[in-house]
Order: sequence, then C-alpha cells, then structure tokens
Amino acid sequence: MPKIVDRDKYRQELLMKSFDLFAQKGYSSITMRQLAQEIGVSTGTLYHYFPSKEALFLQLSAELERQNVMNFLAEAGNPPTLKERIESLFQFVAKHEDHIGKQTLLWIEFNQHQDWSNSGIKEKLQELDEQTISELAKYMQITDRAIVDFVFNLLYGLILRRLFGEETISYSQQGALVGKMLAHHLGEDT
Amino acid sequence: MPKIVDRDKYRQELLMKSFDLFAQKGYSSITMRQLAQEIGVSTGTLYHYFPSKEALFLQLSAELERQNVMNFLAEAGNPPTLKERIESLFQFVAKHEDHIGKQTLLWIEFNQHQDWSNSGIKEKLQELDEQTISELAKYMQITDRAIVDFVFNLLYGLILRRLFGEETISYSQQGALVGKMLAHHLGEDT
Amino acid sequence: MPKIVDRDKYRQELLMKSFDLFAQKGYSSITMRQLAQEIGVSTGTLYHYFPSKEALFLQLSAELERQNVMNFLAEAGNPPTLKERIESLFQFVAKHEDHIGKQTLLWIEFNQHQDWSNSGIKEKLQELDEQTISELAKYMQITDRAIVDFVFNLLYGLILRRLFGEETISYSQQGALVGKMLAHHLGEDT
Amino acid sequence: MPKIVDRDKYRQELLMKSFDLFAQKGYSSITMRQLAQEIGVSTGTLYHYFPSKEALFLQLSAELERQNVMNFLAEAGNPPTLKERIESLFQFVAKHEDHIGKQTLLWIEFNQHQDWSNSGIKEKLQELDEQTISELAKYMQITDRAIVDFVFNLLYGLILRRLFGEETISYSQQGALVGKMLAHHLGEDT
DNA sequence: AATGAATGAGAGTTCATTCAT
DNA sequence: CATGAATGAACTCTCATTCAT
Repeated sequence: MPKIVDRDKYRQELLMKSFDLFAQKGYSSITMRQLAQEIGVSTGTLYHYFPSKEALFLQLSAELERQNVMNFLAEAGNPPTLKERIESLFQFVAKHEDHIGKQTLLWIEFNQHQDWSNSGIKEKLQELDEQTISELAKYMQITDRAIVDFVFNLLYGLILRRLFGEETISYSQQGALVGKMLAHHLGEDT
Repeated sequence: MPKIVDRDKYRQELLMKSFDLFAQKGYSSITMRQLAQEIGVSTGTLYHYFPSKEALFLQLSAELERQNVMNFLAEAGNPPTLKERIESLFQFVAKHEDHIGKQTLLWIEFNQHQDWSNSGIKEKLQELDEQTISELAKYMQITDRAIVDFVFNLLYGLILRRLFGEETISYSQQGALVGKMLAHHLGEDT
Repeated sequence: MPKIVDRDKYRQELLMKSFDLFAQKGYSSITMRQLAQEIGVSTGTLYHYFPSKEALFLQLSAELERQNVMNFLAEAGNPPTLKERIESLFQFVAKHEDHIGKQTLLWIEFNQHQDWSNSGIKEKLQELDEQTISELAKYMQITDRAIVDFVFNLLYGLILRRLFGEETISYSQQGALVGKMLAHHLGEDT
Repeated sequence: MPKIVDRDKYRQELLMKSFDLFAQKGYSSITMRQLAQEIGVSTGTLYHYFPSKEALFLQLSAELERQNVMNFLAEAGNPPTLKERIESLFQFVAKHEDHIGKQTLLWIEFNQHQDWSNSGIKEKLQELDEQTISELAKYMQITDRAIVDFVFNLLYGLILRRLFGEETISYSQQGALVGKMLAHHLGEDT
C-alpha cells in the first residue's frame, strides 16, 4: 500500500495493464473484479481512478489510438513511391497484427454498445478514428478521399477477416495488390 | 414423419421472428425473456426448440447467410463483364445495407464470444462464411483466391466502417473503383 | 418449487412476510437478499414479483395503511360522545402500538428518502395518509379541519416519542386529556 | 492546555460546517468523503477529530440541541400567561421551521439506526431530548408532566406532519388552540 | 497533524436456465 | 407440448475506514 506519487502516471499504468484483459475477453465479458484482480489492485482502487467501466474503456481506447499512430510513424520510414508506402502500412499492421487486431476488436465492441447511442461517446470515438486515418493519409500522400477510403476499407476488412479465422489471407499479398493497382490507377489518371 | 416437418417449420418460424430483435439489440443485449415475449411464446417453449441461446443464435446465423446468397443470386442478374458483376454485388449490399449491416454485426459479436473458443462453433461459423464467399466468387467468375479476398476484404471493411458512422463512403463509388482496377489488373495480367 | 396458482395472492403473501423485516430494520438497512432469505425465496423471485425494492416498499405501505383503517373501524365500536370516540382511537393505537409504531417508522423513512423527491412517490404516500385521516375524522365526527389536525398531531407526536424511548408517556392519559379538552372547547363554541 | 482548547475549538468548527450537509441529505445519504470535501479537509482529518461517522453525528446532535434551547430562551421573552408562552414556543418553531425540521429529521434517522441498539447511543440521545424538554417546561412554568408531554407531543407531531407535506397545518393556529385549551383546562382544575 | 490512496465487503439488480405443473 | 415461476451466481458500483507517507 504505497502512496502513489503521480496520479496521472499511475492511471496510465492501470490503463496499459488493463489492455490485455480487455483485448482478450472483450469489453462486456471482462468484469471490473477480474480486471482489478489481474492488475493487482482492489475494485475500489479502480473506481478511485476511473468513474466507471465505460470511462476506463474510453480512456484506454484513446490512449491506444494515440500510441498506434505514433509507433507507425516512427517505424515506417519514408519510401519514395506510393506502392511502397502502402506496403509499408500493410507490413506494419502485419507485424503488430496481434496488438492491432485486439484494438480493432475493442473498437468494434465499443461501437456496438447501444447504451452509448445518445451519450456522444460514439462521436468521440469516430472522431478519434478519423484523425488516425487522416494522419495516415497524409503520410501516404494520398489526397483523394475515395482512394483513402479504398485503402482503409481493404485494410479493415482484412484485419477483421483474419481476426475471425481466415488466416490464409496475407497482408503482404493484399498490400502488394492494392499498391500495384493504385499505382496503375493513379498513373493513368494523371 | 410429418411431425418432424412441422417441428422444423415451427423452429424456422421462431427463428425468423427472432431476427429483428437480435438485429436491433445485438446478441448479448437481448435476453431470452425479451425474445420469448416479443415472439409471443414462453421461455420454456424457446428452450423446447433450441437447447440454448447460443444454439438459437447459431441456427439463425446459418439461416440468414443462406437467404442472403439466395436473394442475391435472384436479384443480381448476370452481366457480361467482371466490372459489372462486382458493381452488382456492391449495389446489392447497398440496397440491403440495413439488413446486411445488422447481420454483419451479429456475425462479429458471435465471433467475439470467447466462451465458444473451444466448442467448434467458430469453426462452423467460419465455414458458413467461406461457403458464402465461394458461391459469390463463382458467380463473379473469379478464380484467383487473392483477388476474391481482395474484393471481400474491401466489401467487409466498407460495411464495417459505414456501420460505425462513416456514412460518407459510398458503395457505388467504391464498387466502381474496385471494378475498374480489377479490370485493368486482370486485363494486363492476361 | 411448487407452481404458484394466484400471482396476486402470492404477491400479497410476500408483502406481508416482508413487513416484519422492514419494520425491524428500516427500509434502507434491510437488503433484498436478507428479505428473500428470511421469506424463504430467492432474490430472483422477489424481483419476479416486484420490479424494485422501492416498488415493493410502496406496495407494502399501501397495503398496511389499508389494513389499519379496516381494523380500526372493525374494532372501534361507535360510542356516543366525542370524548369516547377519541379515547377509542387512542386505545386502538395503544393496543396495536407495536404494529402501528413500526408502520409509522416506515412511513417516516419513506418520506425521508430524497431520491424519490421528483418521482411522485411521496405525493402518493401523502395522499394515502390524507385518506386515512379523513376516514378517521369521519368516524369521530369532527368536521373542523384544525381540530382534526390537532388530534392527529398529538397522536403522531405521541407515537413518535414513545417509539424512541419515552415510554413513560401513556396513550390513555393523553387520550383522556385531549378528549376532555376538546369536549370543553367544542362545548363552548357551540 | 491551550492545545486542548484549540483542538476542541476546531472540532466545533468542523461540526458546524457539517450541519448543512447532514441536514440536506440526511445521515445515511451523506458520505464521509462528501463531508470532508465540502468542509474542505481530507477524510483523514475528519477521522483524526472524530472516531467514526456515528460519533461525529452524535456530537453534532448534542451541539444543535444545545444551541436550539439557547436561541429560544434568548428570543422568547417572558410573557406573563401560559397561553402566551406556549404561543411563543410555537412561534419560535414556526420561525425556524426549516432548521428545526431538519434537526428533527436527523434525530429521527439517528433513532432508526438499529446498529446502535446496544451501544447506549440511543440512551444518550434520549437524555439529550429530555433535557431540552425539561428546560422548556421550566420556561413555560408547567409542572404537570402529562401536560408537558401533551404540548410536546402536539408540537412534534405538527413538525413531523408539516415536514412531510401537510403544509396547510399552521403553527400559530395549533399553538393558539393548545394555549386556549390548556388555559381552560388548568383554570378549571385549580 | 494532515493527507488521500487503498481496501473489500456488500448493496441492488439481471438473466440463462430448469422444472413442476 | 407449453408454461412461467423460481433460481442464484455474477454484475457494476459504493463507502466507512485504515494507514503509509
């Protein structure tokens, strides 16, 4: 029972410790008791730092999204061609598939919870997602919104299907495919 | 013998009546009591026809998947070019977006339930999905598995993102895009 | 686990069985679990018959109030003079002090719960109380509202103070006192 | 020695600052945290000055009772007739109805707490009440205990009923009534 | 002396499932 | 076959109190 020095830092710590459990079991399956037990604190402590399960989850989501973009930009390098940059994105997802897959699951479950329909929470989350995508679009230097959506639809669908067992689909293959097609497509248009 | 037919027919009826509720609230939010009440039977009756909530849900999923393919093949016609066939698929999804979206959500929620990790249920569901896709692939006359996956990744991602608020992305636009690209891509390769 | 024949009858039964516990411990001290255990059912059953602890309590209050008036009118007889009728009332309260005291406590606690400030519950309860008083006023043949209030203020105060330990105050003495005074007072006015 | 004075003085201060919150929410609804926050200290500090919530509350009650009598005697003047003195008492209560009502509520809630049945706390509280009444009896120069009780039963009942919504009953009317009756009654007896 | 983080038992409530009728 | 009353474990969240700092 040591006294905590930095409240916000400790909150962060709790957040990160709770990620694995949320990811493994999903938002509604995990209970606050399990969460507390696994983290090694009491439920009371959890509620001392977060007003509710929902709030804890929301903060976690925001934090994860933030880290993701950061990590990608740090790892991705800056290849000259669009094809390479797209492949770089797909490679990044492939490399961190486990982590990103879990996040995607959380994001989906978040969106499903209909109790939150009127609370403005979904809007926050959506905004978060838009931000991420627009930052990545900037990185890839694609300005046409339809193309951006094309790439991310493909990517999300791929993540989703692999998540649920279609493990024969490969990131590198699909990445190469879309890279090549886009190069043609854009090349012709210009 | 006729008894069995009646029994199965009634089961079907219960199934279809339960779809709306499942679609509206999601698997875990709906309770067996609500389900029974809405359908107009007792919980006991529900359990008489289905061994568990899970089983009821699984049967519902299978039924929906079956109907979906059927409807599509009936509506789609048989256009001569690949581009048109793909656009036909995207149009079909656009037209029945509400229905298909809800199904997708159920499918996702189903997959998330970790209690079912070891029960072979997920495998069944996956198989169901594979069947659907392979039938649609046959319709589109695509044989290359990577291309099939490409199209369906895009489609699933699109459905998913529209589901969660990105309503500015359009089915027809993305369908046209992938149709055009694929035509180029395959045209060049052959 | 026998099947219950008459839902409403059984609800009544549960209500009456719960009275003692509520009375002994007060509304907020008693838990639904204790209540269920003592009655000999599960918490689930309690919630099967009553939507909430609050609703259970409200129904109990209404039922008690109803029974009280009924019992009093049955026991009280119909003496010719006001003094005797008042004394009859005080005697009734004295005789059933335990029961009425407990009820009063519940009534008080009910009124205290500020969560219910805006729910119209207090109004219902107040109305219940007014009804009781006006019926008793009719019995005593007092029409002047101020006098009615006088008698009931005295009576409530007496119940309250005895409840909390002042057991030296006597119902018969105070009843006789108010009876005598009122006789004088009203005799002079007429 | 001066330390002790300071300590007690601070305790007093905390006590008075806590009154409003207790009065607003009632004993069991208010939490020690809220109390501390509102007062502007930590929960630790609260527990440094009072061994428990219960003890804090008991001390508060004693203090309030003390102040009440003091204020009344200061405000009441010393009219010559019993009728006037009684009316003076009722007027005092009417004037401070809000404050006294809240106190009464606290006193009631206190008495209800059954955990304290064996702790001698109720006895202390009762004693407190007796003291108050006997001091007020002395002021009114009534020696007959039955009459004293009569007046205070009426008064408590009145406070109670007004507290719970019967706001049509008036202090001055009921005070005048009891004053007049008592004057007759005692006049005749002597 | 003063702080506030930490505790954990216990609150009201829900719900898939069972089984007497 | 059909019913719905009954179960009880498990849920989120609260709060008086303790104690390291």
